[in-house]
Amino acid sequence: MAGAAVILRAINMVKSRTYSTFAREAARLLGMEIKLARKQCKWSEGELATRAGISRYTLQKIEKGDMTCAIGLVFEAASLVGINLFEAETSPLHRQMRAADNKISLLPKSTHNPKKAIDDDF
Amino acid sequence: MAGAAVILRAINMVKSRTYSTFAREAARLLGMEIKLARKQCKWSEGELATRAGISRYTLQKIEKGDMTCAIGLVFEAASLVGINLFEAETSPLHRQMRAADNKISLLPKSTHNPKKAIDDDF
DNA sequence: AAATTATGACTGCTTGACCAGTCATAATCA
DNA sequence: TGATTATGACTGGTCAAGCAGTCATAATTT
Repeated sequence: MAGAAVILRAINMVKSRTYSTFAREAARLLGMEIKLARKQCKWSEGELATRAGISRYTLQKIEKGDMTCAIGLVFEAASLVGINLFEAETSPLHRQMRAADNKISLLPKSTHNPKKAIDDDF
Repeated sequence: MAGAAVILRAINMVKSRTYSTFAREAARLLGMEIKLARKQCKWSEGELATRAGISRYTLQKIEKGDMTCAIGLVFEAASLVGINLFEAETSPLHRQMRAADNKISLLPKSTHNPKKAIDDDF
């Protein structure tokens, strides 16, 4: 029943998940970037959607920065239009990863062991 | 019926979505980074999950790099442990965004205009 | 001008994501 | 040592993500 959902939403009776502005901004930025890169590829929404194996509807949500989209679909679309998120050496995430890798052996294996040094796996 | 799904999956009768290795790697890296940053915060899975307003089960999927997780939940968890994805000035995505914002008005509104000059930035 | 294409917005249906909860095991603390 | 805590893995139920499809409008092409 979509009708009930519409009514409930209209009178704010549904618990809508809250997100930090940071997370929301990140998704929005990523969506905008995908849309822009797609246009530079001179692909229509339908074309990129087909290549990504998703529906046009879902791609529209992705480009809008909708928080409910599956991360796999978002990253797949981003990858198809040539956006490199984390693979570049200059990517902050990658840098953090490498830096963290060096430090991880110094961290306690569990969260409530302040002193013992254990090499974490991964 | 989980049983039928198990059988179907066992004989490869279900269409499982395919992802590019790039997209998969990106999700896996992000998950690892979240897990690592969480440990640095000395938070248990349950603690971060509660803060993010998600279940422990979902957080486990996120940290594994599961492609089906909602991007909003992933970004929220990342934000809580202090991972800055795109906000940093040094982030490639952010740089591209700003450059793109300036030129978006110069781009053809639709994709099927072959001759109009498109400044390839980036 | 008309014809084609792209985009935005929506709708019902099906499938699976997410949740709450459990259990076993491992790790850490007292 | 035993008690506590963290993690990994799973399960049934619920509800919404994603899909296919439609329509109107805008943009582009001819």
